[in-house]
Amino acid sequence: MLTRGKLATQTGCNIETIRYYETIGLLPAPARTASGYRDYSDEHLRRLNFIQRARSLGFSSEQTQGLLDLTEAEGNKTRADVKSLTEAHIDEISQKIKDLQKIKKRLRQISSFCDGSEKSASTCPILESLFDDN
Amino acid sequence: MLTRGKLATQTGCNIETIRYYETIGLLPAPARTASGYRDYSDEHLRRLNFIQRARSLGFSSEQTQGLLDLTEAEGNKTRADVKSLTEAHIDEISQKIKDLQKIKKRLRQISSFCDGSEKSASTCPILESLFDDN
DNA sequence: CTAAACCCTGTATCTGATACAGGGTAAAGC
DNA sequence: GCTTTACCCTGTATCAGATACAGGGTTTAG
Repeated sequence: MLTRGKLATQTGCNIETIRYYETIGLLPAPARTASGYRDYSDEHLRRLNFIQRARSLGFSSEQTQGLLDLTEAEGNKTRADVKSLTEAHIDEISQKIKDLQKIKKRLRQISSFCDGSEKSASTCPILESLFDDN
Repeated sequence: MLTRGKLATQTGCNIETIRYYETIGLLPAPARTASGYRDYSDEHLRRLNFIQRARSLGFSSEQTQGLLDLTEAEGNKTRADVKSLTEAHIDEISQKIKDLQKIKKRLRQISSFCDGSEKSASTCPILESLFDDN
């Protein structure tokens, strides 16, 4: 019996957010016990984990739904449709990875510059470069 | 003269959002013309670009502010402080990159499976794996 | 010198997410 | 069994982040 509370604990998701995802259709409505308690399946657990990851990576609910829809591809979509949709997502994700790597690179520079010294950080000249485009 | 509208156009940011970022302190208040128009600097432009990138990568306003603060390190922070803060951010970013790469890998599998065929996508068995953890 | 295009402020609205209130259910401790 | 505590239910309020709109001034193109 996987109740809403247990699902929340296992995924780290806020318990109210689970209900919210159900109302907006992101997480399918689970089975109910005789007394009306929600009873989730392992499928729900996996799906919610994915949703949380996607949201934390900056995908909107709608985009997340789009990614999930790839797994459910209704009969009216051809493989070619799914393929082009998928590749659009791949491009988007590649861009996110690039951006994150840029930021990471800058932060690494900051970190190594600040090595050891106890002097004020305000004298660190590399910090300014965080804004740059490459 | 870099007005709010021009800044919006150049960054792709919604014009109202710019004002919002000013009210929450994420984007510093710019200079004003005699008639009260905002006049932004290149610094604002760079900063807003960074903010947008950070937000699209799933960092909250607060986290984004934290990243920006690294560039402004007030005198009361030692280099050691900045260093540890920076490394925490690096870890977080590394995790985001890993997650994105997982999703990308799955999508690549989907894409290559769906190659060419005009059959219904619903028969694609790989899609299911999108939820898995590795 | 007028009209369109743009800026200002304040406030309302929307989405995504959480919190809370009022009431029923389950289960641990007597 | 019975009570107490922890949990679930629904509906609604709140909050953050962002966006839209209304009413009015400014700039600029014709």
